[in-house]
Amino acid sequence: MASHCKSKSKNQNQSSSESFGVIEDDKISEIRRGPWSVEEDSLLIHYISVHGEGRWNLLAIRSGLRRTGKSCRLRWLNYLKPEVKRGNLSPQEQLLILDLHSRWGNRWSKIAQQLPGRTDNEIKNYWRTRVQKQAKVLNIKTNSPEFKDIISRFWIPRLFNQINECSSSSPPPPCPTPQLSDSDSLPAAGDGNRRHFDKEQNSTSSESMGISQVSDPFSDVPSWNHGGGETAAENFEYPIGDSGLQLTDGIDDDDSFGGCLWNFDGLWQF
DNA sequence: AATTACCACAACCGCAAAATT
DNA sequence: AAATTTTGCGGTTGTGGTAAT
Repeated sequence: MASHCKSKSKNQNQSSSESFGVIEDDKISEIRRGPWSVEEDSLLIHYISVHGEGRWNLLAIRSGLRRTGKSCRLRWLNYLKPEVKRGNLSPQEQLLILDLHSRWGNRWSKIAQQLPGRTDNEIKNYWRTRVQKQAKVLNIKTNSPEFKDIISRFWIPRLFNQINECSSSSPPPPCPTPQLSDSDSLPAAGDGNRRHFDKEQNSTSSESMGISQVSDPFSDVPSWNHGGGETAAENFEYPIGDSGLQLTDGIDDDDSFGGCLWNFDGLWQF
């Protein structure tokens, strides 16, 4: 399981360098930080298999792990938990992220709830490394109307094409559809759940791009579905039909964003 | 072959809400 | 009801891998 961590091979079993957390032998009881070792993973998995999740601080103490409860919780939820999917995000999942982010902003955990097996951390990383990177290249803000327009004009159709190519070659198995309840609409402004939420939402978009004159800005965007739908796409199907996306089902569009910012209708015309 | 720059992602941090005492 | 502890969230950072030079 831990071997999935592509970048941890050097650190995973290190005992001599221990550049994180444990400093010296006589301070062996200090809190460890940094990458988790295989032994730590095993310890955590075993403890949870016996005692279950929760009471993370207690878990941290009783399990023998020299980690904080927070660290244990994060390791379990983002990596060790059996339901956690690994691998690249499928086009369907990317579409869903793009759409849900347009509705909910940086509410990663909320978005993650709609992508079974995906964690808020993973989605957040996707947004930062992929989406925000493109915005940076284009020198516009991700929350600007210009960028959203570019997404809907270029990026989303591209994902649709990928989905179509995959489904034409091998039809996807039946999968759950994201269930969005009435309570999924954004809470009223000032709701405590939206703590840092508005940081990125004040779109100024002082930079104006001539959208109509823009050539495909994502021509250099790689296909991130390296697995060809062999990972998440197998278990998750974005609701697609002749009528286009159906994500609005059950969603109260009367949220603080004024509803979905991207008009998915007519995407097939592209 | 060595060095540098960039990328992706795991993990940490601070803060606030929720739960418990 | 107040204080304390636990949990959860979003932002940020650190690190290893890899492509480019």
